[in-house]
Amino acid sequence: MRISELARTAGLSLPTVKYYLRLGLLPAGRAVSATESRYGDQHLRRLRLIRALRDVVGLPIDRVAAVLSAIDEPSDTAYDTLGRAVGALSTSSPGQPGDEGPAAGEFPLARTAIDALGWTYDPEYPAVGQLQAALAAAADVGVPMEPDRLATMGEHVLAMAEFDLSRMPPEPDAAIEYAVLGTALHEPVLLALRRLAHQHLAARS
Amino acid sequence: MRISELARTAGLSLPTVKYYLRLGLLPAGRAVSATESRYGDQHLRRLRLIRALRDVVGLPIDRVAAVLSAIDEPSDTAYDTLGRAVGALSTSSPGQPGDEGPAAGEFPLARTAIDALGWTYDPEYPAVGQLQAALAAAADVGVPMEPDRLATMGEHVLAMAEFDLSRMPPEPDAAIEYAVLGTALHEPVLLALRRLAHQHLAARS
DNA sequence: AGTGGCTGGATAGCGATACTATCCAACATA
DNA sequence: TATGTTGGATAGTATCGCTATCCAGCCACT
Repeated sequence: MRISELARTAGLSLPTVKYYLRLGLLPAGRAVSATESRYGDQHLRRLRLIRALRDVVGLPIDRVAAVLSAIDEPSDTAYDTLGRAVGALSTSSPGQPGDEGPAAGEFPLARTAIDALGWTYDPEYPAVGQLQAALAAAADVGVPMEPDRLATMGEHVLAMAEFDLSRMPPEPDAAIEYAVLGTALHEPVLLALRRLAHQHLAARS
Repeated sequence: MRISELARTAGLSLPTVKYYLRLGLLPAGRAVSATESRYGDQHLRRLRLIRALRDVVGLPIDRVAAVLSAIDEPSDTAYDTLGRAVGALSTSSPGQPGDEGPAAGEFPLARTAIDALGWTYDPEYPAVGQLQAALAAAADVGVPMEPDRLATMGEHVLAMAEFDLSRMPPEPDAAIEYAVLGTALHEPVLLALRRLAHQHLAARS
């Protein structure tokens, strides 16, 4: 498959595919001469992944690149790889001018919430910062997360997470990719379902 | 409160506040002379809301404007207002060149999923399109939503939605705002909790 | 009455993001 | 040999979300 066919099949313009190649999001094809390379199914899948992360999950290109490189080059430990990859998904950390915050203990709302749920509090994890920001914003604007609402949400989220974990493939490499893609691509599903559930309940009342 | 104090209190630059005024996101202050207006708490709250919708929920400015105007100018029926406001939150519908799709029956995956859950299928509702896109993307990329995963998610999401509904204020006006803000601002909380739950479970295994 | 600073209003510019367009010489294919 | 595509490079474009500048009016203070 030549590059123009790849682009056409993926529904992208040829310059766009070249752009992704240039950025390293898409690995180069198998060079067949100085002016021709061949691309395969893996490239097509890669393009679909890129577009899904961009269009459906809403990640900016550089975040997509970080996710892909985390998947491609596993770290020493699986835990570390996963942290790196999921960290790259963080949607809300442009960060203050300073640095990415090793300013631990700066997440009082998140800490309180996590303690109330009896979960593990680790300020290094980006989701803690996200939780803090989300809780603060909700409270600021007049729709705070009351303890019982938080408890309800926590209970159901934990149940869903247990399901996810039970489905994780046993092989470490596959598990990483599964975890990252599942984290990212099931989020829009979850949000859409929540809105539909609201709609469903509102309509029948 | 003058505009410069408003900007300082809200943590925004003065040109930014002027920009929001210009776009109509922030209502004009009470004019006190040709060159001075006064702003109150409502303006401060509005600015916080704008920033929360932008920074935490991640909406582009024009979507923020649509949400605010839906809240500000209720339609004839509350149902309609709510639909308009929540529709404005849709994160993934730049739409094809054609039009916004009255192409009903175009959401097979969503339809199957909603039928399996026994919920109400209404293709007019934007969340249906989102669900379709999300399911298609997940399947495309190799992490499909299997029926039992969908059933699990649906069950828990429905339980959370029931809690939300039980907490809705009785007065119609307040209910609209509550519903819109709750929909928007609790989403980031939900996502952060999901990631934390994964983290919590992964850490203890 | 004079001076400095802030105001509403308008317009222009800027930096980042995500492409898109153009050009080129080296080939491939017919 | 004619036509077309390729990899590679560079420059241009559109949009977004501000940001900067300018202006004349006006207020508060001296």
